[in-house]
Amino acid sequence: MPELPEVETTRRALVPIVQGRTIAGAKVYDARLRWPVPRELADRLAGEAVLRLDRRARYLLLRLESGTLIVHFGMTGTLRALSQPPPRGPHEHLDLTLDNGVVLRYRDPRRFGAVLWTAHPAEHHPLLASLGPEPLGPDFSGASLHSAIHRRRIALKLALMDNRNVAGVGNIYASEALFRAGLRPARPCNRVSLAACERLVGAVREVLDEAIAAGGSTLRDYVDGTGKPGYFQLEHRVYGRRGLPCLVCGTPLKELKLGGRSSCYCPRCQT
DNA sequence: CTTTGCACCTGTTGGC
DNA sequence: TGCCAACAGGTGCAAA
Repeated sequence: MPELPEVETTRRALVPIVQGRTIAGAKVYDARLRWPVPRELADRLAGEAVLRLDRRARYLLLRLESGTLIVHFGMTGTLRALSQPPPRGPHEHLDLTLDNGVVLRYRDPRRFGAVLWTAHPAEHHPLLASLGPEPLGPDFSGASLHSAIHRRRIALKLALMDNRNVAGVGNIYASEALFRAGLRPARPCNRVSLAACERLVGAVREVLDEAIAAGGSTLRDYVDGTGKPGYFQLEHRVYGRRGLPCLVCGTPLKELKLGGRSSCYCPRCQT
């Protein structure tokens, strides 16, 4: 499901539900995610008050009194709040029950996601420690991006999707931002000017803001914390549109593979 | 250090 | 219509 807008949409939907609540219990039905879900998780969480629900890159951070529950959705994960929880369905691996009976249910068919526990500063966890700036935060700028990539030879799109350069931009939004900035996905980083980086940073921010406002992109199974789908897939200009006419100039969109991921672009608008 | 490609896993799709 | 290789929102890691 998730790039940054989908995780953020989930977070916003869940904040009013978990805020001020205490975790009554946890039940792990299948610990086989990307890394095994800690066996002692249920004991750890019971009785813990939820202090905050944050997001860093594509990680959801449930801040509790004695530590942080780190949740990642991989490709197909969702976390939904259920006030009348039905019997567990396929691929539903974990339940967190709040003190008012609401159940947060984690579902992940492909099991690329993760649910991990860490004692206090979650930012020091190995998975979070080397993340680059938040794309919607003040540390991401044309200058920061340019200095991070300008000596590299890899394709610009791969650099955009590298969480060390900017955190949380995946295949959809990298493709969309490159189109809006008029830059080809395969352009070598060392041929991207500071001015182009500034345009690209603006495009990344714009497309992420619009996607969050639209509730994220629902391609197959993404829903937010209350079960609602997103609608930003209707606004995609290049992602998944191979062969279709460019919405700006009408030229058929091309596709290439970068790092094993499909990348659609307009051969006329993007240079 | 940089870059490339694989691995993890299940469900869906496109092309024959 | 049916089958199956290819592909799908991510990312850590090994190898070159």
